Amino acid sequence: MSHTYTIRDLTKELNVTSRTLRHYEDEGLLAPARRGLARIYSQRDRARLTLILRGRRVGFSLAEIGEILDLYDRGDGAVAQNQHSLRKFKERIEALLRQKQDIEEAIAELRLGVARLEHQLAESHAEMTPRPRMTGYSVMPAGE
Amino acid sequence: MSHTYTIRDLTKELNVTSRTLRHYEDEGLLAPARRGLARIYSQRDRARLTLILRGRRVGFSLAEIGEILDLYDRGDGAVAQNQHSLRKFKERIEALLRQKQDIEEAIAELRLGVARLEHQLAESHAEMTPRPRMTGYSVMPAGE
DNA sequence: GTAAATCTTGACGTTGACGTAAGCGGCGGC
DNA sequence: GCCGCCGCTTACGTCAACGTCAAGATTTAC
Repeated sequence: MSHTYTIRDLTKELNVTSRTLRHYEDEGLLAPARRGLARIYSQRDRARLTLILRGRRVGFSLAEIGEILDLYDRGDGAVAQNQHSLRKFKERIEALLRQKQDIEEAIAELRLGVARLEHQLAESHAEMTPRPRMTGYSVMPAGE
Repeated sequence: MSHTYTIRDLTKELNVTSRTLRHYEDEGLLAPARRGLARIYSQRDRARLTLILRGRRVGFSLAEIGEILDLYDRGDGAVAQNQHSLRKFKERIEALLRQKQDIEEAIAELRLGVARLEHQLAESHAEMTPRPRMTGYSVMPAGE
């Protein structure tokens, strides 16, 4: 059974360049089989790749992603080693929760900008009624 | 009134280097006043800086952050210009929502890793009872 | 009033994550 | 049998976001 993929399959499906895949291989994040020289990616390789790409999207460096992948791979180490891994995992989770908080705040801030702009557009649309303009509608603490 | 800050004040409070602040100035993201040669940061500068740093934490490039700051600054442009800004804002929000989704998925994935490790640790702690080991507990689709 | 600390402006260096170009190997189609 | 397309390796290039001197101006401490 066990479906495999060529390098081109993955680049098309996951929207990355072949150079990127080779780079991940150079960095030890992937290790596809070979048929002659050509790379053959397994289901597992593909799964790792999706993890890598998501890791990248959430801001991890390739080195950090490599560490995390190692943590998954090596669940059979000594107890001390696993406790270390556990701590690492939890640190990562904490960092991501903080980052999620940052994102929520950034979204709130941007929505303020949207509200402000929509307000101004509505106002300039009612151009027939020159009432006092609502200006100085700034998100910044009133400067200086 | 209007409190101001020296460059050192801000570096200490926000945990960045002075080089970073000068770099942001070079890139047009900040424009502090001067007293002689020394930079004097206003409340507004500080507010912009916190926005920059949060933008950075959520993965925006300095160029993108610059654009966003411009969007805030220039709410007084022509209607067409503002509609463009509005679209930009909304695009940013969409991107952040996707990113938040990514983060939530990454957190879920990492928690799987944690659960797996805790399971193994509990098992290895019960070392007096050599029952069949729960192995092959992988997050990856069973490879090859 | 002088030394030490802090500020300034260049300007080159570094790191991470690839891009890109050069040159060779294999193979399916006609 | 050769053309064009992938794929491979090697290796230098690039871009963003600062780091890191160097060399001088100025402010602060005593």
